[in-house]
Amino acid sequence: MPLTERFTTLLKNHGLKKTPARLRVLEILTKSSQAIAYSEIEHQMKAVADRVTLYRLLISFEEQGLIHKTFDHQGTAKYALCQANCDIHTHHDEHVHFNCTQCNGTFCLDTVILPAISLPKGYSASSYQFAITGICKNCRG
Amino acid sequence: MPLTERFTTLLKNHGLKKTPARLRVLEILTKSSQAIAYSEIEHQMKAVADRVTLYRLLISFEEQGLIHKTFDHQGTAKYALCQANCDIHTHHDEHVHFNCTQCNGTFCLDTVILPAISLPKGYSASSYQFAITGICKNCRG
DNA sequence: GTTGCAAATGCAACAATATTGCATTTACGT
DNA sequence: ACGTAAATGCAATATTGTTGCATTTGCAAC
Ligand SMILES: [Mn+2]
Ligand SMILES: [Mn+2]
Ligand SMILES: [Zn+2]
Ligand SMILES: [Zn+2]
Repeated sequence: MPLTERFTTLLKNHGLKKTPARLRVLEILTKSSQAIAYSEIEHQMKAVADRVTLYRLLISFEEQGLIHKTFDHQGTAKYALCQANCDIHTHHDEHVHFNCTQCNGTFCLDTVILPAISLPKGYSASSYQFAITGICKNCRG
Repeated sequence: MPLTERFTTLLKNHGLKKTPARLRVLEILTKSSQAIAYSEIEHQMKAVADRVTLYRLLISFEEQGLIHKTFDHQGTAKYALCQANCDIHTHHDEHVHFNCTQCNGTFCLDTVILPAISLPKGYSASSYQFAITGICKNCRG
């Protein structure tokens, strides 16, 4: 299935209107092998949309389960497409994120298995975020 | 040992000069049961120091291993005293952080045991950040 | 206790990130 | 083709964090 067609159904399935800005963001995120920062997305947008539109679009995408957001070791927000079938109610893509201190890249590690954690009494968990900081495979000599 | 005296040795041991702003920050962090945000520290400082001084002071403290920094579920930086004997070279206090979605509190959970994680080939880890999001013990009905 | 100097601070300016209100435009079901 | 809710653009504002530089201060050596 061609990309544009996939994006069209994706947007429709999540109750979002098809607009040039949204298609462009989906394209950018699809072609990226990493989670990417707002500034990088804006850069690649090449003025397809206003900054505010981009922010609001990312919020919608996250709310509707098209993308997820993670903060890297420096606190920078990074966005990536959801792999699983996430929707407005639940994100199903809890996975490890790897942050490289050399290239500042953020990778979604879907293959790593998250071990169970037992919390102290009184706390109730709704989601987990596991991040690992180090050197990524691209940056190794 | 009285607080001020403890702070004095703490600063000296880490090669930092004793100043009113630094003593105040140590006091604020000592008295807090949670990791707290820059804005909260600034608020409690009551104009003991300039904003820039506070930022620079926090950077020094972190570099020298007096405090550690974590990002909550909203990406807000939160600071807390190091429990272990951390220094300029290594932080020894890798523990789970709990972020409450109701009060926005961030708790250092020193008792929770971090399970081992095996990474895919090519990645090498230097540190881990495990955060749990949910409802804290104070916010439960 | 005086001195010297690196460290720490204050102030101004700047940069990045993010949000809000409101008028205008657009997508899309009918 | 039309009507309307959703999406966008623009201006203004807020928060967070950084940088350069002049001044002050802590503290070790004398
Ligand atoms: Mn991810
Ligand atoms: Mn902590
Ligand atoms: Zn890398
Ligand atoms: Zn709470």
